[in-house]
Amino acid sequence: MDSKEISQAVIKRLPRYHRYLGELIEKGIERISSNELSTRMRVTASQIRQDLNNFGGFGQQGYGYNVKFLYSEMGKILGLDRQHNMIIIGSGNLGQALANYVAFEKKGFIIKGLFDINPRLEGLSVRGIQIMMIEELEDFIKENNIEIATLTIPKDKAGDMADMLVKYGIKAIWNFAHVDLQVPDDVVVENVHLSDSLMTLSYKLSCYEIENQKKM
Amino acid sequence: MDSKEISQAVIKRLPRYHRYLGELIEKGIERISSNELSTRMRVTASQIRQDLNNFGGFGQQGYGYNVKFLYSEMGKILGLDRQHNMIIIGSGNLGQALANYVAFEKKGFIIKGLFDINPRLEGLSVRGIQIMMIEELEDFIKENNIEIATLTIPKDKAGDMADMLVKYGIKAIWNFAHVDLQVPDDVVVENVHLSDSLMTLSYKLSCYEIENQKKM
DNA sequence: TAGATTGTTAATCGATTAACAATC
DNA sequence: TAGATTGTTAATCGATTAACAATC
Repeated sequence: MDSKEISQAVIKRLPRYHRYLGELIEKGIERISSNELSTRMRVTASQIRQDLNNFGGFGQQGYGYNVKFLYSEMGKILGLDRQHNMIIIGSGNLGQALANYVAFEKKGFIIKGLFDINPRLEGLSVRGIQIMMIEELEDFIKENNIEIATLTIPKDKAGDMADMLVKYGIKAIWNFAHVDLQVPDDVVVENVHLSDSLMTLSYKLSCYEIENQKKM
Repeated sequence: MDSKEISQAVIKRLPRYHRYLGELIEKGIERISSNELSTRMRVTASQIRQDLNNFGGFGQQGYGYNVKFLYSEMGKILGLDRQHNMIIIGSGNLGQALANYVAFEKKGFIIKGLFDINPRLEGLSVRGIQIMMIEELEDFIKENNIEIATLTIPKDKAGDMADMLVKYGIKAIWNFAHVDLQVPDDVVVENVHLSDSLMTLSYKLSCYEIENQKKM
């Protein structure tokens, strides 16, 4: 479990397993084989078994996997068995939209505060979460045991803000700004580059249009 | 260019190339070698050359790549050389946040309309874009030549909505709902699963914490 | 026990990196 | 021309799939 490095490809698949297992629980399904799950998820059974066995043997020969148990184990692997305190830097439309999204809270990601540089937003609150000024950031992080900072600010300010957050002890940055952040090795970054995603969609769309032109 | 399939891994890297090239233009840099670009982007020069050569020979031996030319070619590949008409289904916080985001417009993605089922939103508008009811959807798609539909609705409604959109002729779905959509082969889907992204971050964070515990 | 299905090793496939001839 | 750097082939590396012995 600790000797071999888990590949990025596997890591990216973990939340999807967790989601499907959650849906199985909702449907009242108690056990599942890798084969049955592979049909539902449209991946190979082999891949499922390989992926899971990176973390341990959760199944039982001749039986399959106990859905609730596997769900809970996957949750532990993903760190959902404990609370993560978050802040959102940038209280514009996107920042407020994320603050309003209660599904994160259910998974243990608690949004403790919103921050902005715009003084007109000071004192306002979103779903009971106060918008504060950047000056209060350092104290707030330390006093509230904040682990994760969400960056929903313009790209030209994201680099400096990331440096500041690292200095204040933040260990994880969920980055919505359209730049690649440079942070020390012990700080993790997960990017959500919406423009990139939209361009990828556009690329795929263009491919199909070219194909269709050929057929005509 | 049309015989070999482009791998998913390459496709996902294209927007990043485009972004870096745009930044080079802003900095006034006119030519760049794969080697210099590889240093900036922290990937291998070999990968850059391989990736680009999937689409054609954009460089020149002994010279490198002309930044403006390559940027423009990458834009064409990504379909940014023409306008894409979009709608947003689900005018809650996230839908409105996306509607307010002007960077998409600059890349040719024009948000033509917002939709919702909540009658209290009817007639409201975001950045001059009207919120309409689902009943108007079919006509609107056809009359406004809509290609892309953005789904920012709850997951339990996303499947049915995707079916409806396909029926109305939508060819691309940008899916923010936390489900995997089943669509015909000629419809492309790009998922933005925010919860998955956050869980991935949480996983990476947990890994580091376990490492640090070991050192103590 | 017999049947089912895992965990795991081996084989295959694909993606990345290295090397170098082509060429500007 | 000499130097630089691409485009492209070959080598390596890693990820996925297949196969099957272990075992419930």
